[in-house]
Amino acid sequence: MKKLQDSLLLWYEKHGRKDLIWRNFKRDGSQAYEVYVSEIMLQQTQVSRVLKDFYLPFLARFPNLKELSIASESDVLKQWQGLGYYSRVRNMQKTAIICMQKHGGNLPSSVYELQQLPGIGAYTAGAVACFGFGKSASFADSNIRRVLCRLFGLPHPKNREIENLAKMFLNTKSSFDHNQALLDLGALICTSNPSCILCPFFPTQCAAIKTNPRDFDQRKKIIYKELNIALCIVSLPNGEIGFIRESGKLYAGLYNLPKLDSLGFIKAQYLGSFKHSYTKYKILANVYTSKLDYKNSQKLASLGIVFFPSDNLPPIANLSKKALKLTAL
DNA sequence: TTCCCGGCCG
DNA sequence: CGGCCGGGAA
Repeated sequence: MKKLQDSLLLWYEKHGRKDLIWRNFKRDGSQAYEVYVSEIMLQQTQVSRVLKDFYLPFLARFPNLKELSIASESDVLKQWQGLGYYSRVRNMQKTAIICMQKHGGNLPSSVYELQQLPGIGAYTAGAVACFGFGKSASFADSNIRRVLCRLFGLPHPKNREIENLAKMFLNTKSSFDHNQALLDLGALICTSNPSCILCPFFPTQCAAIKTNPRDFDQRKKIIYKELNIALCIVSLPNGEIGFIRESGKLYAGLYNLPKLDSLGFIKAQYLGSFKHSYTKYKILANVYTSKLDYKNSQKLASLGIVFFPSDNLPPIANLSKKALKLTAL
């Protein structure tokens, strides 16, 4: 076990992504918020994308829990616009409010208390405790899970088994580097199509290499469904554009262009089409435009359409952003 | 162009 | 266990 841990740390020392911003904060809890923000963003999003447009701008606008807790929902969603899974940031604001009320304006440091907060599950609670507070916690996201499955030779483990494995394998003397190393190994080398030659456990220490690493911890296959939709860009004489606020779970709180068939029989002109996708849906979106007079706009307002000037738009889902881009071409 | 990737919640 | 998002790799 000790030998495996040492191999891992040695590899991380040479090849780990040690320059990532959130790996170089203080580990005494004083920058736990910055770590927390990174972990939430990284939950379903690639490192490169988080870094490119979102992480630092979000911290600049909401530098601490207090600022996040008092912001308007619209400001919060705008800062997250385009990143997807918008309930993540709505939960972050709920968490910020709870922390202001119950934890003296700070994130709690224990895994248990962290996990009570909205949007924080087993993985994120462990990661924030370890990476933000320097605690010796073990946890597993799907990268770590894949690494452990292969290393210890468990083809189809239950969550409980993986958690026990992570705990047993944890290097309590270097938990920060140990966990970051596992994350990097899973993201860079031990991928679904692994580069075993480059792995610190190759060729003798990894159980899976004796058979076939691809047989371990296979993802469930997603059945995609195709969906055709028709969006309509309705504009007023003054140039304002009509949107509808989403109230369901999909795009909750964001605005989208209205669907053409929700507008009744209005005159609309075909503009173009594009492809988009979310969850299991592959969407072909046809886009129409319609210029309204003020009388017609009253009717649309009664259907829940809200008009915004193009220089002061609400938070808009990428689906509708793509449609609006067609007008610029 | 198609396929793949991911943590939390109800 | 199915729903949630979008980009980028293949």
